[in-house]
Amino acid sequence: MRKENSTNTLNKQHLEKDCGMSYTLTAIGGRWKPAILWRLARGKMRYSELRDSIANVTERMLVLQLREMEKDGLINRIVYAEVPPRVEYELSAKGNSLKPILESLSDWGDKNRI
Amino acid sequence: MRKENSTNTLNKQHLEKDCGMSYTLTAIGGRWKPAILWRLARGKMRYSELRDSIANVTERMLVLQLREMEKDGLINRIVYAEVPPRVEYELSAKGNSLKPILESLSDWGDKNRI
DNA sequence: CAGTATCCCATATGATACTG
DNA sequence: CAGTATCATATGGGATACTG
Repeated sequence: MRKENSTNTLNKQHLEKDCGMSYTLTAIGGRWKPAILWRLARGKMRYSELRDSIANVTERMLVLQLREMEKDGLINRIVYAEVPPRVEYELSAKGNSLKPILESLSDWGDKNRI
Repeated sequence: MRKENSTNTLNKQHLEKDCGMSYTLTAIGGRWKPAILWRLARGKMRYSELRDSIANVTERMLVLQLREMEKDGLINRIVYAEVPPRVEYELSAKGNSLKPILESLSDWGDKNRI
């Protein structure tokens, strides 16, 4: 099934009609999204803090995944008009509503990985 | 970050050490795994029933995703020694323990998709 | 500091045909 | 019926260099 537009951002056309599971998994399931969400669930962070705390992530991928989650409304990007520039990321209200799910995903993983 | 082996089956090396979230998401996050899990959560199904109920899936992808979930211990594959052949798939105990999570993923998706 | 821009490759997925 | 095999393509992701 081909995607109808060029981005990975979510819209109705991407979804199987039978359930919202795929929607949620696409929203949080990118290569670096769990690492990002896990950190932001603990509080607001600067771009450089995210980059430095996530091992092996490239700036390219970090920005791509942040932009997708911003478009999907999971996180807020806050730009301060300062020199040098400062950008902070935080969970939005929508993102915050995911926290119990992130917890249960983490718990299940911790219990069931070999 | 390159994978150390050729399959997508889970092992310790695939995991970020900071959380089990990635483990769970890899286990259930394949292209067709949500559709499969959603159906098996409602009960045992034959291969052909899965194939016919999941729109647009190819046999190749269906089998690949089933095999991965079988390797990861989420589902059982039951082969009956009959002619014509009959194969049924069902959630394992481990797979069943995911059901509350699948539910919450689905609920969140239904509420938050546009 | 917080990003972009290119280039490149591995992997995931798809199309189609065939089979025990 | 329940798959395999083969080939082709799309996409995700990495390396590296550059910039407002």
